[in-house]
Amino acid sequence: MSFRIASWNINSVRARIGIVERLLREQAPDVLCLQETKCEDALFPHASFAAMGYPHVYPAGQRMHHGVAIVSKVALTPNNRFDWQDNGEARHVGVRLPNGVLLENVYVPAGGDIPDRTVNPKFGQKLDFLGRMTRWSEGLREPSIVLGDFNIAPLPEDVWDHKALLDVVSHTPVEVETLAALQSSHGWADLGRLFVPPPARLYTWWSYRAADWAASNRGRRLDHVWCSPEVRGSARAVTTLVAARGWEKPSDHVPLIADFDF
DNA sequence: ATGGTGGAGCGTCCA
Repeated sequence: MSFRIASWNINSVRARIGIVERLLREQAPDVLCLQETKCEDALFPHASFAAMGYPHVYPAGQRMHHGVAIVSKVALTPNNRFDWQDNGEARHVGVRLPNGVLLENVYVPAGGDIPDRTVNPKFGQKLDFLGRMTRWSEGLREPSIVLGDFNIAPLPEDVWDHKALLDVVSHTPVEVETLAALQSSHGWADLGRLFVPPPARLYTWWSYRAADWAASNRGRRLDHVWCSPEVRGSARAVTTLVAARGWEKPSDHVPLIADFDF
């Protein structure tokens, strides 16, 4: 058996329902985890997903900003909605898969522009979010997958220019250290890098502000799929669907697709 | 040099 889980920061699920349908048609994941849905739950386009064979929707949205959702071919068990931001923002939804594995869909805050919590509270919130995730992770006792937009590119090979981005939020040493503490708190396996180890470059995001994203290729690996030690042996492949950055009216993130043998 | 783009929804905020 093969179980396919996709993760995608969609930057408005309503504005981009067309390319969501394209992903479902072409990649046929069993489960799709979305971030930045940008709509409250009552406005989530359930009918579009049902028509594509995904009638099971577990949204955690809010008006205008942020928002996550899990959609699925088969029924899942709602499990939790953590507020790791501690301010009510919709940035997490968790379910239990049919095989019992927990799936946690996370949208880590971007953190603003200035990497200093004394002048930019959003940067502190980002680090504190990861701190709360770490305390959750330390107490976790069940096989789990945690994935989504982590808004941090941890490795030098996860950005187009390591030195140029050391002071840029998403690649600063304190963010990388904080993410490493989260990863080591439960022995999380970084599946993206399990299948595409350094020194290969690997990106999941390209800014809208480039004249030609493909030509300049100034990408960052902000999206991640991690699994707990019990699940690692079931992982078969992880794909970053780079071509989706060139689809019509694209998201600035591309889908991550993980295949498991369960 | 402090840009550049995009979505939500009508001010700017968020990314």
